[in-house]
Amino acid sequence: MKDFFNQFDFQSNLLLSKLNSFELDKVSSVIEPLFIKKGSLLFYEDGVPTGIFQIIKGRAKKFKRGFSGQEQIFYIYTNNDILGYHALLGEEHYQDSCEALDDLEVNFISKLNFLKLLDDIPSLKQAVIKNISHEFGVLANTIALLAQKDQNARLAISLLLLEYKFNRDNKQSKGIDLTRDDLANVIGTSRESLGRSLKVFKNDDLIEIDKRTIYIKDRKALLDYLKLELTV
Amino acid sequence: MKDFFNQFDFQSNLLLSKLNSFELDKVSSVIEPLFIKKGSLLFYEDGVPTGIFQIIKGRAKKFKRGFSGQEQIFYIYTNNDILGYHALLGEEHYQDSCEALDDLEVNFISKLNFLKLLDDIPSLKQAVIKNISHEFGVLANTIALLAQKDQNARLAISLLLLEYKFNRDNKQSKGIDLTRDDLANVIGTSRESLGRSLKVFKNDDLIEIDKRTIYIKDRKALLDYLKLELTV
DNA sequence: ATGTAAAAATGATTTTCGTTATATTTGTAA
DNA sequence: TTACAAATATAACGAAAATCATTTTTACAT
Repeated sequence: MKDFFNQFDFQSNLLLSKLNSFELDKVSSVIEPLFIKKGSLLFYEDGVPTGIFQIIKGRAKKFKRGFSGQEQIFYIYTNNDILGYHALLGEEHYQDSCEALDDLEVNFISKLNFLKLLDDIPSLKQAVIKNISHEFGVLANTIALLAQKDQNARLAISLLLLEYKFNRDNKQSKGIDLTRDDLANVIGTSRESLGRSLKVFKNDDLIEIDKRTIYIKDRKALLDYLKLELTV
Repeated sequence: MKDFFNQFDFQSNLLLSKLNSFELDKVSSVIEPLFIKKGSLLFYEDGVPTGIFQIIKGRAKKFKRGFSGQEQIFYIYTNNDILGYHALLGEEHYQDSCEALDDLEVNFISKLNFLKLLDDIPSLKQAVIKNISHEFGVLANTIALLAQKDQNARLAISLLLLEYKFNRDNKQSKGIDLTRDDLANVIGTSRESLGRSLKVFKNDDLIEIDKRTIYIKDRKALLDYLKLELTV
């Protein structure tokens, strides 16, 4: 099950986990704590990279504007995730935008400091490159999910995945609290159609909805939503 | 227009283009020419990386097996494209599979030799990392395309894109020659539905089909298929 | 050239999904 | 608390796409 989740998880929260205490000190010394208001952008498409972020508390959505200007969310970052290193390593402009879904508490490391860290700590540089490679696979899996599965299956997986990510630190799940627009843009459907799928899940007693927060009641059944289409 | 294509093009054919002749000699010295039969795999998911390939002649599809085991093609490589470096840099197993669509003529560089090249030619290493970052953006665009556009629009873009890639070297287009299965797996639909969309395009005189090869007759109209949905 | 298997095209039917319209609930400020 | 705007839910309809069944075309070996 965890393996399954990892296919859709950037796992950038683990990037620093293999550093020794000496190396961690080096990292700590260049960290600038920052607060970012809900709704504001950490970075935006075509912008010039400024540095990287580690989210201490809160969530952020990564998205690209598609053809009709509609936003396509292709990842949601949560506590401890690190982001923004692609553009730095690639010496490119940002390929996508990132917006705070909550008031964020982040650790920022400026471009200059981060590039120095990479030079000073080869194992970190290697870990970052390795992670980009892993993230590439995650996007490929996402493409397969969107291209091959119907709306209900996409929603089922996404709910499982989001709950997993949103509640890593918590003993007990606090549910999935996203606007319907955001959730629709994750699974690639319209707000109204999303509503219909949610209703089906609710009637089948797979989920429970309080205000807009979604609580999963039957993990197994949601997973079956996926497998049903395997066997039939 | 070219800018538009580049959003969906890995551009790995340009990786060596900025090297000087001295550096190119270094690369040439470790190249092993290879022939790969149509239908056989250059590499496969979870396999151990052996080296990188530059396609001299022919095409290859990169895909992942989705949930029902169905293959999802997320890229098609053509002449001059370089592939296989993600897994080497990341020191990971392959994230995806790659299969020859034609009898291939390739230049192979073994893992060891390639890693040495990267050490010897820092600008090459930088170019490769930069390209991976670019490819990341291409996949994000692909996700937006699949999630937001209907079948006809996806087919229209894909046809334009494939023709562009398949005929880079040719003065005159030789059309798009793919099995219907492969084409359906590119745009994320069923063989039958793909057939129906092709028929619509044919009736509207946007394309011409001879045997299974598709020739584009009206580029502008295909592109409009995309824009129509922008303005309406 | 001929037979055969694979690939492609076509048609009919059902399911899924987008769209439009309207009602209800929720959050927030007065 | 009330009033209002924003977000969400619901229903009904039509369009798009999946699936199943069948025919036609193409590729290939003999």
